[in-house]
Amino acid sequence: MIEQTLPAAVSRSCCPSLTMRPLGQDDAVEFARLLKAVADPTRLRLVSLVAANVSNEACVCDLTEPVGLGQPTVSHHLKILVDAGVLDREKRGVWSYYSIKASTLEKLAAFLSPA
Amino acid sequence: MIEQTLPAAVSRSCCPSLTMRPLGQDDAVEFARLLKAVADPTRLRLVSLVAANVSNEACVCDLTEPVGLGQPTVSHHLKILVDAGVLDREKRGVWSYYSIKASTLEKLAAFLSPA
DNA sequence: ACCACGTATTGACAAATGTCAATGTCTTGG
DNA sequence: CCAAGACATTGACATTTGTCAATACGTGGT
Repeated sequence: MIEQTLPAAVSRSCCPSLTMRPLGQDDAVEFARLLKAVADPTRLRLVSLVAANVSNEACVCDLTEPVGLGQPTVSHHLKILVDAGVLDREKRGVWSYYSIKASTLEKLAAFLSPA
Repeated sequence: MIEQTLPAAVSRSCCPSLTMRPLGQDDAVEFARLLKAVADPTRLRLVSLVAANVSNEACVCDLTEPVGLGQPTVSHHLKILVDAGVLDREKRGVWSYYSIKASTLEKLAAFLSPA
């Protein structure tokens, strides 16, 4: 049986779009989680600060002062961003270096783009 | 005095980008509000349902059943989307017709796009 | 004028969220 | 091995958020 129908979830999950395709419940939940991770002024500034740094990475100590929040709070926000796939974390020695995960932002931008 | 320097706020607010430019506090707050409006599974599905309808508009009565929530709750979500500029509302008779405001989604997608 | 119906608003409440203080974990230097 | 430093985790608390029930508002038909 070579002609096998694909599971419905596969075709539904293919390049989901907010306005160009009917959005399934699963995709809605997934993208809502991703959007929630970015839907905070502090986290937006953290992402921007990471992107603005030379070599496109930053440690927590670089970020605490610019956003004016305590270290635990900044770590908490960074964890949310890493869990959502917006940032990558790499531990080198004592420091944790955070960098932008461009593919996730691309996915998000493509999802929202109405064109 | 023809050569007039533009207010700093103007140049900072020009085509803000999450990863390509340092993000000011005001832009961070503004985009966080916009993202919050979309960062909910129900509201994502509402936007998708509106976009999927013929003539690209829908009234509340079209939306309550698909999302499985009460009419006041759906109205509440739609208000949030309208306030954020994601949807437009047009009252015709007894019905309120909601439609996609593409320019806002474009702005969001451009803001998030890392390219 | 009244009634029916579609929508919006209000009030209430449980759940989630953002922040901090305190503490825990792990790596490096001496 | 110990101390210091960088980061993560936990617990607590006020604020915000998503939902519903009840009610108010506005329009069209009879």
